[in-house]
Amino acid sequence: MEKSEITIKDVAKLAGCSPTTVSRVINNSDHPVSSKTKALVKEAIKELNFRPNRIAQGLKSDKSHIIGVIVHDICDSYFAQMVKGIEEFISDYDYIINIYNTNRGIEKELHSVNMLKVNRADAVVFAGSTLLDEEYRKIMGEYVQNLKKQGTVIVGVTPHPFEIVNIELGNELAAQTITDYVLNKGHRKIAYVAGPKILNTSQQRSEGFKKALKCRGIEVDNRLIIRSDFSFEGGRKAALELLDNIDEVTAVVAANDATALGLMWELNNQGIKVPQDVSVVGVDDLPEAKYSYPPLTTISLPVYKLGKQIGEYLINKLHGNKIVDDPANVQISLIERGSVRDLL
Amino acid sequence: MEKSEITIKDVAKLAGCSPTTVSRVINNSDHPVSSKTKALVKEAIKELNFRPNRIAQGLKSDKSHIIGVIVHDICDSYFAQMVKGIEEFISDYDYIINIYNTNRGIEKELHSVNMLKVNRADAVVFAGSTLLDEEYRKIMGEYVQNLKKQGTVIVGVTPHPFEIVNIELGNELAAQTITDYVLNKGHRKIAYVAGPKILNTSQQRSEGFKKALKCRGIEVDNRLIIRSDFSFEGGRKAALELLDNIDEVTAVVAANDATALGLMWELNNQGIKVPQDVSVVGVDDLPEAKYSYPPLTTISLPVYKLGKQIGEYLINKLHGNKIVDDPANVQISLIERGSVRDLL
DNA sequence: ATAGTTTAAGAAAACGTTTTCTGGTGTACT
DNA sequence: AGTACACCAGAAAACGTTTTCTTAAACTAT
Repeated sequence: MEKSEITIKDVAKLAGCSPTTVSRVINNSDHPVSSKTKALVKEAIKELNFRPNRIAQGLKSDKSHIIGVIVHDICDSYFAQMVKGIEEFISDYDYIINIYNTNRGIEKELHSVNMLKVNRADAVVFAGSTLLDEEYRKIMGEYVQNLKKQGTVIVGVTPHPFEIVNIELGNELAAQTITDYVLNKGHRKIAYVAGPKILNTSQQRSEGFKKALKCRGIEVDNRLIIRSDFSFEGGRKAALELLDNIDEVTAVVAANDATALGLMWELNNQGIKVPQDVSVVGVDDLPEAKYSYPPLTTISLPVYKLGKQIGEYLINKLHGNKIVDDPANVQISLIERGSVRDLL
Repeated sequence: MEKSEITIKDVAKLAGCSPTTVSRVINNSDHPVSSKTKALVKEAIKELNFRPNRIAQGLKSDKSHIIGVIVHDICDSYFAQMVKGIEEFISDYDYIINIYNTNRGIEKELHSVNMLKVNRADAVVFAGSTLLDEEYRKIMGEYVQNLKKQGTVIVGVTPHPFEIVNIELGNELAAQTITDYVLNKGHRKIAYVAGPKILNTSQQRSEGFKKALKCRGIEVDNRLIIRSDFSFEGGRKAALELLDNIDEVTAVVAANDATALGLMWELNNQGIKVPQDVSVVGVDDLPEAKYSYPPLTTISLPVYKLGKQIGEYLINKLHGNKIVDDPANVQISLIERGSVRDLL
């Protein structure tokens, strides 16, 4: 009883025709099939509740209908939203999502790409990828070339050293914009809590912060730049480190919302009022951001929408549509809430 | 140049042996291969950087190495953590995770199961599933039977009407435990903010709340039960609804943390202090829960760990290990923070 | 009526593996 | 010397599809 799957042959037998014909009906190929047999076949398919075996189909076509998505951490709502967006779009076209949670581990990233190759993924999205390690770059670059040669469609969300279609999420612009906003409110002594050094995203945001200051001719005070790790806990620790210089600082720009939230929590815990004593902003617009005390002023990177766009792009490419625009860069927007004091 | 993938034949040619032998080396089959040829083959594999085509392998073995996970919303950290746990475990065994985001939509759930069948998933995890709809149950039941017949390993996290291995997450117990805790602090007039009617989880938690009261001989006051939807926004609305009766209530049990967080936010917004004026508790122990004001007292359902357990169970089953325990029910624990006032 | 075209259908090869079957060589035991 | 058996290796079939190639019948146009 183990092996009793219904195949195209069973359908053929029931419909009184050849497997060839059944296949033609299934894929409504341009090879003509009389409407009578077509009806018979459809009847038989329904009768037997037959579904073609994707694996067998894949072997012939060398297509798996798998779209791989590599993320740092699926629990991070940034990635979760993106994955959701992609999944919702591509599932309408009967593709399936295969996610890899790397925890920013280089080992795991390499393993993921390997798996994607072995499983003949039709497309791969590098939603989050650790790029600044030299050796990693080299190996990964080869792997990616390999995938490309195989015909895999590839998209990256943050800039990559390898040549793939890339979506600029506007990380630098985001940080610059939020910093500019703080400057516009009259703040001049501004601290910055950076993300981990190894991430590209992190570097870009740091750049954005510095750029904003430089545009105003304000020089960057390295004492006020704290290295952190994009996490809530990291934000708390950063707040403690900041305590020494807190009197001279009127605002803190955090590299992301998680950090900003941790920062605010600890400041509050230390009896320092936000925004009365010090203003705090972040970048990301996490779902939690609007529920903090005070609600966090931040930058929205609409990643869910971006996910949908990526999905659309992939489907177009995979269906062989010739005229396909690269996915548009997503528009960021400032979300003004209550964590910044107006000094003017 | 399109089709230039390296196959087992290329390896055979380079190693000077037959594809058969190469296959035997790859799968280190029990059929003996001389150590000399074995070495040659391994050499050739490395040389050509060959990886066997999973699709072709799958066709023979009728195994896809795909583990499907059906979730309501991947952005919900409950599901994200579970998926993460599963992924981390199974990826060590070269299985891949295929997620379906249903948004609690029946259509999408059915579609997901169909896709899982078509793609010959080796295992399916019903992490979240909409169960209380009659018609749905019937159709889904058939689909599930179908999958089982196909040899798919199936696990469900909340109770299902179909016969599958099931993990009891202790929803009822969780709600009962947290309610009991509140009672132990001397509270007697306790409101409850329930989840959506259609979800099993929701029903179970409501049961737990009522049970706790009944055990003390306290009768349930239906005016103090508010139907909500498991969301932060829902919690806010519930707070507003509660405003009329707020004076007679000393504590509110929310069916989940998201609701509790929303509740606290709005109460705070209305000038009602937690826990001084009213105590609030939730269930889930979301990452955010420890960062709210005040930090939320809640019940931890260790879903990440559960994910790992599920992964382990699946791997055991898929590897054909005979003596496999059903995945153990996960132990809940009370997380005591600062959102409950001690009335004694 | 004949050649050409359209319509329809199936047989067989192919996709890249694994597995079964067959066979050949050497070693050990009567 | 002959039989048994372990060891090693390859040819060929199989998995469930799609695609190419072939054939046949039925029209159409001369």
